Formats: sequence, structure tokens, C-alpha cells
Amino acid sequence: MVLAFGKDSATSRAVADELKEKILSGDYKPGTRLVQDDLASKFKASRSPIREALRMLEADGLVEIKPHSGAWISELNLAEFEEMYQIRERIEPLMLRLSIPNLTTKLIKELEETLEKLSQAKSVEQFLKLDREFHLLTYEGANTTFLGEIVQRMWNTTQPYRRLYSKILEQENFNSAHLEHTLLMKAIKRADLDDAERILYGHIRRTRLELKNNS
Amino acid sequence: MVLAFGKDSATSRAVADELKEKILSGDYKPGTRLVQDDLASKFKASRSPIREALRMLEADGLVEIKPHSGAWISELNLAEFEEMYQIRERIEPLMLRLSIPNLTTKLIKELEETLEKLSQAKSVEQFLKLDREFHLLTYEGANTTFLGEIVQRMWNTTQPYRRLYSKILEQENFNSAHLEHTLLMKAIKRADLDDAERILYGHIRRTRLELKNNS
DNA sequence: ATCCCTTAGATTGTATCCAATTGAGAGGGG
DNA sequence: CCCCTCTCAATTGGATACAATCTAAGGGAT
Repeated sequence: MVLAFGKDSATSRAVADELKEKILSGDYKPGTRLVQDDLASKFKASRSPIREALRMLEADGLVEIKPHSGAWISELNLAEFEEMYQIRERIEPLMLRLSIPNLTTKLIKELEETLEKLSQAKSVEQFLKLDREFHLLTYEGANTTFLGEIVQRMWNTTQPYRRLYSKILEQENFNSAHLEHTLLMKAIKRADLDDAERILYGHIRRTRLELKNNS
Repeated sequence: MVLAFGKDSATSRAVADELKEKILSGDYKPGTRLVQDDLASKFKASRSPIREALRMLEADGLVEIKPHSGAWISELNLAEFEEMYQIRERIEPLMLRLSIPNLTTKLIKELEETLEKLSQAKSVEQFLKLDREFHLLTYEGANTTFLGEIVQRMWNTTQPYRRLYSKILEQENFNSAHLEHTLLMKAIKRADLDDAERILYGHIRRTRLELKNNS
């Protein structure tokens, strides 16, 4: 999964990237309205590139545009959040399968380091960041055109909510997550595709169900 | 899956819809360059809505935009086509599972009629149209926000290629497809979620593999 | 008091103009 | 003969001006 870094130099792309950053970091919260004029003056650009940026973010699932009305940062209700997890359950194991055969020793080393840091994470914020890093790293070997985009989109849109819902989840959840991560790491190291798929499927599924039961 | 028909009345949307239609029907072929000025005069509008329309189509996966260079109708190589089918294998069974419990008797009747027509399809063109209709109908009960969009996008982007590659596939393939469709119909009627999932998975997978082997 | 209609202000959508970038071809040097 | 650079036409990107539409506040009728 190439983390598609365009050498665009187009301002529309720059605006989109910065907005994306702000949304993912929780700086801009779901439900916030995005007024084109405000953004234009904020970014010292005209409304044309702003509009393009909004369209791009819409494609990323981060923003919703209602004709003649405006743009809002996407909001997910619990049902939609669950749907996203159901989709992830199905496609991320596939992505992992496509990735594992191409993981370099360098990447595997990075994975292990990330896992180590993850096991010692102190804050929720830190856990979320490292968890994301770990999982996306496991997909780095997948040489895909579309799947990576879809997966990334899922992570993007659910990001602000992982933060929100993580307060619902008990300490017990983080313990399970750690065990699953460790198992996943082992399966990856011995290139056991079926096992890796199954563990990841269970990992995502369990999280989804715990969320459902605790809220 | 609501076939999202906006009452937009925005020309950008109208342009996007018409272009989409032309691409899906095979009127505009993959690889074709789309020049903004030409489209503008063709649709008797300025370039602004055209650009927005292109962004929308980009989000639908139908068009690729290269900064400062232009927009082209998306092209798929065989590997990408395969990737799409692999994704479909994973998510369409899920979509079907979510749909079946909500299928009304009216929808099931429609399905049976479509299947009947499908079994008597004379031309490849007719087969493709009815096949699409049949499968998308089976998803009609799924009350999803994102999954439907993804599935539809998959069908859209691969559409011109189904036409192209269908020449590769033997008569034998169409026979198998018919049997699988019939089995699928039965599983749906008795609301057997697991069986329906498995049949659909096999259906998509077999097609993918036959394509791979015959080209 | 509640509902509906009107209206003014804000905001988005579209057109047009100008600037920036690309890439194809001509011309000169190795 | 190849390749490199430069130039220019074509095309896209961005800024500004104007039109269409939505939204919310206020007044009048029931």
C-alpha cells in the first residue's frame, strides 16, 4: 500500500491534506460545518481550490456535501460505525493476505518495534496512534490499487470515533487486543496466511461486538 | 441499497450523471481523454461545473485526474480487474447477508422474473445487463450507508471490462453462472444466509479464476 | 400561541478572466 | 544521428464577479 503522496503542488491538494490532518487529529470535530468563504480566507486562497478540496475529502469519506446547502464533517452513528467494522472484517484480512508475502525484513523489524511500543502505551491517545501505525504497517506489502484506498478510507472515517468509543471499552479490551496483536505478529513472521487472516478477522470482530455490548 | 437519486438540480450533478451513463454503456471507452473545454461546450456550461463533475466521477472510480495534465476515463489492466473481483468476493457476500432478511415478497418476485429473463438471454449485451440487474436486486434489502456505495463502485468500474472479457469466457462459463444463480435464488428464498454467502463467494471466485486461466 | 408566508442576508453554484503548468516540436550542440 | 534545451500553443489551475438557492427571522392570519 503506497501511501500515495502526490507531488501535486496543487493548492487544492494541500488544502485537502491539511483539512484531513485536522479532522483525523480530532482538531475539527464531526458535525462541524465547513463554510467555503471561511476556509478560503483561512488558507489564503480563493473558493475554487477549496471546493475541489472538499470534493476530494468527500471521496475520502471525511466530508459530506449537500447541494446548495454546505459541507459538514462526516458524522457516524453507532450503526454506521458498526457497518464500517463489518466491512473491515471482510477486507482487511484479504489485504493482509496480499501483503504478507511481500513484507521485507526491514518492515518486519519495524512492525516488532511498533508492537513493543504499543504494549507499553500509557495514554489512550498513544494507543490509538500506535495501533493504527501497526495495522497499516502490516498492509505495507500489499501491492494494490483499490483495496488500500478503501482500507485507508475506513480507518480515516472511523478515527475520530475510535477515540470517542475507546472510553466505553474496558481495560479488558486492551488486554485482548495486545494478545491478538502478538498472535498476529507471530503468524506474519511465519507467513501463515490463513492463520493471519483468521486472527485479524477475530480481532476486528471482537472489538465490534464489545462496542455493541457496552453501549 | 437506495440508488441515491439526488434531486440536486445542480448542473455539475447532471453532467456527472450523463458522463457516467456514457461510460458505463461503453459509449465512452476507457483511456479516452476528457478535455474540460470540450465537455463544457458539449454540455453548454462553463468549466466550473465540469470540473466538479470530473471530481465526482473520480470519486466513483470512473475517471482519473492527473494534476495540470488532464482527466482520463479509468483503465483497468487484468491485475486490477482481478483485484476488484477479489474485493467483491469478500464484501458482496456480506452485503447479501445484510440484505436477505429485508427482502420483500415483491422484490423476490422481481428477482425470479429477472432470473427467468436471464436464463433466456440471447446476446452477451443482454446477459450483462440482466446479470447486473439480478445481483444488484439481491442487495436491495441491505440498509447500508457505505457498503452499497463500494459495491456499486466496483460494478461501475468493472462494467466496460465485463463486456470486453466476456469474449474470453466460454459458453461453459455462462452455463455455470446460470446454475449458480439458480442455487443463489433458492438460498435467498429460504433465507439461508450462510449458504447464500458461500454460493455468491464461489460464483464470483469462479469467474475470476476462469478469467485468469483463459487469458 | 402556533402555523404559514414573506423577505433579507448569507452561502453556495456558475461564468469568465487571467496565471501557471505541461508537453510536443523546432533548433542547435555534441 | 542522437540528445538536450528552449519556446510556444494548448490545457488545466486559481481568482473574481455575478446569479441561484437556501435558511432563518419576523409579521400576519387563524
